[in-house]
Amino acid sequence: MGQKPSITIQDVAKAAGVSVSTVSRVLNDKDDVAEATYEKVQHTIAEMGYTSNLAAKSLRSHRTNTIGVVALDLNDPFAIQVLLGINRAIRELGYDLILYASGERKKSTYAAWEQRHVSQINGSVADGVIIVTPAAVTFPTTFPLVAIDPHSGDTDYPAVIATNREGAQGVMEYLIGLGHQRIGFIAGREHLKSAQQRLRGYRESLQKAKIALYPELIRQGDYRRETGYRCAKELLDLPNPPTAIFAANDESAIGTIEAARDAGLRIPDDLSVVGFDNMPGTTDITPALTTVEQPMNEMGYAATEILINLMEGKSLNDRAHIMPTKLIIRDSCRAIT
Amino acid sequence: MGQKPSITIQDVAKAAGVSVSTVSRVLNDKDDVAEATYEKVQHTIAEMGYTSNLAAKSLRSHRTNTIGVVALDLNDPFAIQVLLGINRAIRELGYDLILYASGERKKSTYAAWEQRHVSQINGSVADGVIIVTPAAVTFPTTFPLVAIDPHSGDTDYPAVIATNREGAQGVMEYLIGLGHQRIGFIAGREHLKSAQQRLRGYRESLQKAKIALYPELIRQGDYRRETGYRCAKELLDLPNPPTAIFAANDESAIGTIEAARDAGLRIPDDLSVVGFDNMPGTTDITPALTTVEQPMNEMGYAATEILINLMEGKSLNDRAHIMPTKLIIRDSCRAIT
DNA sequence: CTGTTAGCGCCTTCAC
DNA sequence: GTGAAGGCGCTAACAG
Repeated sequence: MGQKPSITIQDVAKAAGVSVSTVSRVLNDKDDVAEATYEKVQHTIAEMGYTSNLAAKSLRSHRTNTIGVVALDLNDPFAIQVLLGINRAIRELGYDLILYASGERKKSTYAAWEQRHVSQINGSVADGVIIVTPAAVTFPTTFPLVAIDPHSGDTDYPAVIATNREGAQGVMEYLIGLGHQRIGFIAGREHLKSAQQRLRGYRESLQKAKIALYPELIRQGDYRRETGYRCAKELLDLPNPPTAIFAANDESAIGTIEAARDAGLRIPDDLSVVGFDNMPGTTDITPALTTVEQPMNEMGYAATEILINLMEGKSLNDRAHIMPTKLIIRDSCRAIT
Repeated sequence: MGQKPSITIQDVAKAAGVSVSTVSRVLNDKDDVAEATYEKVQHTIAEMGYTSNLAAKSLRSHRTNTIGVVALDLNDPFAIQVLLGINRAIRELGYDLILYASGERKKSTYAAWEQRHVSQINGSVADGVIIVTPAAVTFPTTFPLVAIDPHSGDTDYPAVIATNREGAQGVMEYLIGLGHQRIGFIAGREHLKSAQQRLRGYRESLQKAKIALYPELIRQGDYRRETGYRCAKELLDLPNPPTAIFAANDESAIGTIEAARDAGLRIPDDLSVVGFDNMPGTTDITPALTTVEQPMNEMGYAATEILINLMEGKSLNDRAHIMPTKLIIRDSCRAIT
């Protein structure tokens, strides 16, 4: 690491002929600095191209003005969308954003990785963290933390989540209204509350419509496209395949469409498909995907707001912040004739 | 910020009945620690749920084992793809990733924002940084830095870039071979080398084919979809509109397709469209987009490798790392009859 | 093998 | 209004 030592506050002080404390004062916009000194220091700072050392600063001041985000897998479009919402929020609210990713490969160590990073970030380079679709149930930190699309179970952090169950029910009513009786379901990441609630919506709607639930029509996916493909294939290979497939998210739905295509089926003529999330791009695919809109961007935004409130010591009304979903009907479904 | 003070290395030391240096040793896996002490310390660490303070650590050790990425606008799919490549690299090479984004709104301050963050990150929370499509020409840092898709002009940092000119030429030869003579061009972000090289390829191919270059057929875009839409609209409103439009990237091409559709034109029957980048999703749109593949993921990977070499003090062979492009012919073009 | 001693760069009382 | 001194949590010599 043979870099030239970067220039410090000391160098600036010397060059400006003042003490480090004075430089620090102008750096932090303290009021009790003489106009003239302020100008002079400001000038030398610019001249020398000085920027303060983030590490030293936060070590001392215990405040960084940046919020952390930990997202295990950036490969996930959901995470990306949420990130864009967070990005929008910090911009408006005057914070910086620091994202940690490391893409642990082994599923078994996901939770440990998350925990390590959350506590590492907190109190050092960020004042609080947002964690996207966490694998861990609990986090060893005394700092503000909010989850987006949380883990199921008895978590101890506030969370932002959509009305997944209701969204799924909307889909099922629509499909059933179209005359479908054999409806396949590709479930999402097993331990996420969202996935469980969507499955629950599927089940309850079936029951409500007095349609028998066939376990073989439910496949365990994980929100990823490849898995969606595999699950759909299994479903379509069934002796008595479904006439419609409800995939727990758009990625899985796209995998489903690919599988159907590879099996020589036309959509929606031979098979109806519904997704969940309303990812950008789902309009562009052929046929345009019927799906459930989940306000991912807004979820990121809301989480940021909540986190900032927490950081400022305010307490929140509810542990869970619920965001609405909405059925978006496009061209991937068709009535049974 | 009324958090409980987080537990420090001192607390651990006291609890384990050793000195802080010993704790530090086991933390950093130094070899000269007695088996028994190691165990004991490790145990109390786990028990107390201690994690080291990142800021303090890097302040002292001048080494963070993480690489920084600054990307101004996460809204850019190119940046996202690159990020995925970087993510893959750090995973394999054993580094962590820290992304800075802040989405400055005013174009005029882009460069300043980038510069501020680059120098703030470097030497404090990261050992080097990758900057994606920089707006700044120069950076005030003595730390390793590499750019992806750099700014044009006399930059002083190493860069990873694709064969943009050749890629554009490939498109033009294809289009001309199809019989097109009036070919519109929607240019990319003005100051990026990539944009300039693509434009250059467009020009040179025209010249080589002895086709006159009409300035009104060239529009200044900026790689964004909305701008692509607007430019395409202008092109199509021309008294003598082009029969084909070559957009400098896929986003612009999608904007173009939307504009054509809104103008009641069918693609490829009434208008041929070509993009650049081969973004995921361009297969799914209708018609599937003919485009140029740019190995974005690999570019991110390569930049990471280069950066790590730099961090380890190795010198590189070339300032520019060139990545190949490849024409991908799909369904958005048609021969003139 | 382990403890003691210096700081890393910065901010913050406290004097002047 | 400004400087001097102490310490944030940690690592890296240096002794023992």
